[in-house]
Amino acid sequence: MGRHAMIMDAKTLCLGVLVMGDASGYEIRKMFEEGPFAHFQDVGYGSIYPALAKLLEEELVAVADAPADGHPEKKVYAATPAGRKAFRSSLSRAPMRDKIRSDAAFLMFFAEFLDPDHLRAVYDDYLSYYRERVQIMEGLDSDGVPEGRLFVRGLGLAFYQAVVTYMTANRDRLLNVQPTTADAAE
Amino acid sequence: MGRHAMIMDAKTLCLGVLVMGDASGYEIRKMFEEGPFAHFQDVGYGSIYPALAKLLEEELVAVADAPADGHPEKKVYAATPAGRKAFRSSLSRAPMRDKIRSDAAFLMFFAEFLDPDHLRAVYDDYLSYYRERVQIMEGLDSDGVPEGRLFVRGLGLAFYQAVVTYMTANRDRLLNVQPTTADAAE
DNA sequence: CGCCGAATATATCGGCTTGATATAGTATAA
DNA sequence: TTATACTATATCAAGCCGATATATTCGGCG
Repeated sequence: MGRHAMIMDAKTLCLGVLVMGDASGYEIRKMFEEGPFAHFQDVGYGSIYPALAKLLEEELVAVADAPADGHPEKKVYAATPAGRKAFRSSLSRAPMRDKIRSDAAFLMFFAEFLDPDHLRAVYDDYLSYYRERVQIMEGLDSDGVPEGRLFVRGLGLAFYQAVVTYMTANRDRLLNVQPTTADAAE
Repeated sequence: MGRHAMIMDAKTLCLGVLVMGDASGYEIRKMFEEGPFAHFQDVGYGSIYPALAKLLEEELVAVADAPADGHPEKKVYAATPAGRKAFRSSLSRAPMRDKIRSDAAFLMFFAEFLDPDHLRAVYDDYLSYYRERVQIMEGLDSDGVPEGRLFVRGLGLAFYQAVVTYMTANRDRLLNVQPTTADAAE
């Protein structure tokens, strides 16, 4: 069994999108910014364009210039049979552990060090962001969406809901902390 | 009010640890690997040692060689008053949005592309990892721990529990997907 | 009709992080 | 004694991230 972490690099993430359908670099970015991957992956243009160039070199994708309806010239990429095969084999390894980076949590960890107004502002912004996520996800349509994608979407929603529930229930616990009045040695 | 994302770089993360108490590079790493930050932040040696060197240069931290009980020579760092001030001002800005990177979710998203045995193995490993996290966190002692830290710990636990609950409830939904028998054009 | 801001679209770059690796002494236990 | 694990510092190539540059088109407003 394929032990040890598969590395989900930009190339693999782009291939994954292209296996589902042809797309341009810009459209790939949208998939990670607002699309189905937005909850658990991210790639920026700084990774996408070099990745597509490398994939092209290795003949795992092909390009076609699309003149089409207005807009600047658009390059539509498509996975080749070799690309699909490479993607499948990428998925056959064991995935890395999840990685969560929450600067807001780091900040709230040091609640006692913060100006109470700032803490409240951070808290309110954080909670309303997750509330919004929940609303958006609950409004999504499920018709014709494959089970794998629905499962992952549901997992994302469960996470967002858990954050909203916990944050709402424990608001006072956080916002009522007594700030340590500056540093003794200052 | 300090709009716009604070950048939680390695320097700030190290300073945060040192504000709570003196530590060596190795001990700082432990804080992010198994300690109180493990659920929502990560920094490796490759970031810590250069960060400490830069902080030393800027006189935000000070070093002292500790000979002590056996072991290789150990350098214990401490935050200076300027360092504490710099850390507080770092926290006064608005934090970046949370970033979640789940390669396992990406893999499960493509459930239909996977060998069912591999999918089950990934699922089982993923669930048991989170179950273990829950158990560890539920066993932690809360005596004398400041509210900010307890709040963040509880948030982490709520997240882990939500994952376990959802994964357990939706096991069949994921594992019963019909794999698309290879690619048509192969 | 002209103007502005938002969206579409590709691309690059410096700075930083990531994961792996090197080195080495000590403790533990088979 | 030998191997495994832990303590401890440090570096490096590869790759990623956020910001920025550039250019065209669409939609709305006065």
